[in-house]
Amino acid sequence: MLRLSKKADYALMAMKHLAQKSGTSSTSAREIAEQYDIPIELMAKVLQRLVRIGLLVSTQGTRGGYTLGRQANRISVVDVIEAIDGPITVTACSTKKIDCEQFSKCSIRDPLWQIRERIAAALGTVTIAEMAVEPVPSREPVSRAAVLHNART
Amino acid sequence: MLRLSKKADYALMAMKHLAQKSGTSSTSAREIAEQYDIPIELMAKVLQRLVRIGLLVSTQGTRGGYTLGRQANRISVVDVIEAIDGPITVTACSTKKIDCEQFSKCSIRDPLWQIRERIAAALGTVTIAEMAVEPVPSREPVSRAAVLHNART
DNA sequence: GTAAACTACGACAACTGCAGTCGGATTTAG
DNA sequence: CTAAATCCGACTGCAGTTGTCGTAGTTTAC
Repeated sequence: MLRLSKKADYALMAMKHLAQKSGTSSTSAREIAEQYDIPIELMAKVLQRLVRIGLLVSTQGTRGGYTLGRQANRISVVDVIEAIDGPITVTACSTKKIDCEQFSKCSIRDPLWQIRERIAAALGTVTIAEMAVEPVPSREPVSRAAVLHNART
Repeated sequence: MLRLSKKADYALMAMKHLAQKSGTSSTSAREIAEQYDIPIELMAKVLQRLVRIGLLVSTQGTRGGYTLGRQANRISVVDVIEAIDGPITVTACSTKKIDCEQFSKCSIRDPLWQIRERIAAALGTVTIAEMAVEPVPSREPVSRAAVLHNART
């Protein structure tokens, strides 16, 4: 396990997409959703949550859409994940130090808490900007990257 | 999210417990289960899986039970988690490099793969032995630790 | 040699949370 | 005013996890 939800996946895709389009006018939920085969209304819901947290800025109305709320290099992966899925918790009972009183016998809270910190730190050091950089096709032959190019101009 | 399953929790508790009791004769599933309020049969199932992987050794019969399969400092947290929940996968489609062909549009596989590696590395550096060390009450006042002491003699 | 205590295993029921859908309200450009 | 967007909450269906049960096999104690 240790898997993140699809919504979080979608959120990361959208953030990366918007990061690569920064500078352009805002992008609609529909446009992003269609490009990645995501149900439009689900994509919209995800984006709205990102707005509420402040990671995105929305403009309503006909030509509306979404834009990054701050610079891509100031948004970390953990920001996005926690915006969607809530704070990262390795165990069921951990958000607060005073978790399940019943499980005072738990005995592994402290070690797991440390682990949580390490994971959060790992996620915190990766920014959306880094994700948005096209991976220089150093190892892979160019073929795959070329196919994926969606330069629609 | 990014939460690990309860079975994995139980497994870690059991491993820690056994690590602290290493040297003693084997410990039964019932004994561990009762101490942590875990359903006995579920605990047994978890322990059996750990045996199959080789992290534990079992002895059958009346005075039977479980013992660590190797030294506690040679068992990492990631070993235990993967024994129970299978390989750590941050995304739904990631185990193989060739994941969902349909999602060739995914665009975040590579970044997430790197993140997965980091998480796995973080979990790999923590051993059961480290978890089993009683946390020296350096910061916390002794009170809490004292309460939790279950020296039943 | 029989009963008790334990591991071993698989199949099944119950529950929980996520994924996705629907309906409706609000805003804005043309 | 209409079309195209964002916004928001509530609802359903599905899937995976949790937990239970029954049964078989093994070792020890008496």
